[in-house]
Amino acid sequence: MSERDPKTGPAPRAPRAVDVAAAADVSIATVSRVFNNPEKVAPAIRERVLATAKAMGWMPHAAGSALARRRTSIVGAVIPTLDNEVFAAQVGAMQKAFAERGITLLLSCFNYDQDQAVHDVQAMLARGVEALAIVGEAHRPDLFAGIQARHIPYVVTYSHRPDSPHPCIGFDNRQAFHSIASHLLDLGHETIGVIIQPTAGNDRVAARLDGVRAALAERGLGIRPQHLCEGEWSIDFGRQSVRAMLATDPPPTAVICGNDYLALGALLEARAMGLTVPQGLSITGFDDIAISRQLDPPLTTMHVDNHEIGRRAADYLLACMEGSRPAAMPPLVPTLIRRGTTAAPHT
Amino acid sequence: MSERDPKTGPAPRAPRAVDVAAAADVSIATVSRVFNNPEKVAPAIRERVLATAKAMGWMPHAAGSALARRRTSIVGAVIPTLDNEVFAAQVGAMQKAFAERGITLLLSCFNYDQDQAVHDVQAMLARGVEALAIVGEAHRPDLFAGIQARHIPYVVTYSHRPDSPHPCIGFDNRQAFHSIASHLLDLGHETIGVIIQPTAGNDRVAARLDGVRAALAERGLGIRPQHLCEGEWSIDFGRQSVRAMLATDPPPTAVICGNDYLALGALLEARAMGLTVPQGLSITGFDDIAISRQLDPPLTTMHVDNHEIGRRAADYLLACMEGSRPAAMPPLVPTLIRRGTTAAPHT
DNA sequence: TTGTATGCGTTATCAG
DNA sequence: CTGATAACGCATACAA
Repeated sequence: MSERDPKTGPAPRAPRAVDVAAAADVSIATVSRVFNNPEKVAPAIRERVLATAKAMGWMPHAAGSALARRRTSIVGAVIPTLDNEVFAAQVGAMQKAFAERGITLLLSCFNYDQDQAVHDVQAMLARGVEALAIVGEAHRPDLFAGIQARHIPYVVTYSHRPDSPHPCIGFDNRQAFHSIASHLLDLGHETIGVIIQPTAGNDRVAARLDGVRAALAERGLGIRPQHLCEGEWSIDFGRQSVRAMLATDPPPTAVICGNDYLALGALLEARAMGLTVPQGLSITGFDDIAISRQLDPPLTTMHVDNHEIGRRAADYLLACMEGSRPAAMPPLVPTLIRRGTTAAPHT
Repeated sequence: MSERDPKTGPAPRAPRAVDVAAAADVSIATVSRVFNNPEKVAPAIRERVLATAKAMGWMPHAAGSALARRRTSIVGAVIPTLDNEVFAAQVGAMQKAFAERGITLLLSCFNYDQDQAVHDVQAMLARGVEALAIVGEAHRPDLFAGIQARHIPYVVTYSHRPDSPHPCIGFDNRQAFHSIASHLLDLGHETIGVIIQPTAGNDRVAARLDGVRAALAERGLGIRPQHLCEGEWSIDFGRQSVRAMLATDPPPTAVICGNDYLALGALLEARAMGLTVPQGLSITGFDDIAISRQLDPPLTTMHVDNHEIGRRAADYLLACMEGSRPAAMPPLVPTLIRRGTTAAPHT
């Protein structure tokens, strides 16, 4: 038989506006109006169209709609990875804020690879994104050039250098780590170690290290090379770094970590080595992830509201999309949470 | 002046294929071919078109392309939340797998709200997604009905009931928790508590609880009502639940937790109350998140490869999209990681 | 190998 | 308030 079984037959063409129009005995224009300018169509007809559309399972197809409307209602988010809860939270908040306004979020993870980031942005532009949120500003210049050429609003998140050429929403990483270092210096520490994520191609991390260096320099101090460990952000790297540092002479009396995972590793290893924290070693983190307050002792760290960053980024872009030219947003200010892992050095 | 400043003028219309065609002195069809069937156009012309396209910053616009091609190259992922690293990892892996084949991922978080999930899926269908990955199968029937009506391939993740009507990629939650409970029973525990996420509208969690009940029933045991705490998955809920349970008489000698966060809270609180783990109380988790192995003592839990789930889901959908009808995939099998928080009950 | 012409599904303009 | 019709940007069958 050349005829297909009507039950399992080929996917019947999806219904189109014409089909609904025919079934409801109106013109295609009216169908469109019912979904876009309901108030412009007589209530009786409106209900009829709505009913038949529902019965046929029809909704305006986004591709056709985008073409005619010349708006895609899509925005893109470009982040390093979802494996870091910091970025996951930001994306989650953005997705929510956008969804409430009927706009859809396209996601892309460039995995800390600058070429990948450029590629991702290109793909998003081809998709017709109306706005773009991008983590960090350490990207290839053609990435931003491509965006600007299209006159699309964008925002850089997690960076907030005072003199950045980009609209950005985040905090001043340098300032934040300057604060952390100052906290330790105020407690009397003079030999301070740093365990930090890779700085290459990561402006945020580079700024953090710079902030520490600046704070130390102000008091005539510096980071000894053997007290600076740079590597992947993982609990294990935190552990091995602290072990290496404590084997030096003199060992640091405090360790500043680039994030809470590293600090967690440092704390666990220090205790495993028989040190008491904070008496034997002070430790600081950054991000204030969920477990940090539950540790023993609870971790001194800085709290960042990642959902807030996502919300603000979304609001900023939404405003731009509606034509307004929102003023530069003030930086968020991470707050230092002094908990149990910092104290004056044991002398 | 009515003329605009050429520098800051209105966004110049984005270039279209016709513009490139004119500039390269070829037809619009050739431009299209250069990007879709490069081998069908003479090398010299191909290069010329490519060059002018690049110079003009032109790429085929996805909306027009989708309309003509009748393919959007978009798939959707519908998850409860990105705040759970389990789902974040899954999405990250999916996004990567899809991006490698040039298809774009649309993300939506329904936040454990069934109505929201239905709404999200509708929106994705309107966007013309060619496939859909959905976490869990405890959804309103019209959610699946809507998908099936469009003959779109889909897959349910994190569930794997043997008799599910849906294609699914995940593990058997019931079986997994049956294993955990059996592990404790084998150690000699008879009074076992359970701290678990809300079961309402969450088939995966309900299956977990069911698995525990079944294992206990096989040995003529049951869960005492006062030893069952159901609530949000958080470290704090784990803490307060364990505290409440240990105040009962007789107290449980072991606690099964619905995930590692709950177990982490249970462990911290038990120790804070002066109990030694596992001698005074055995504790199990689920997921094997990063910190679990670092705890003191390290947590006995079950390991699930969330990236693998994402990859498999993507591969399955990709295969469907290419027309093949892949065989049902075997369930993943979470492995029990026996670490330091389980032992025979102290008698 | 290249060009012409048509269709994809919707919205918006403009008459009626 | 409603209907006819021209975009919208691209891909492809078909003709050259």
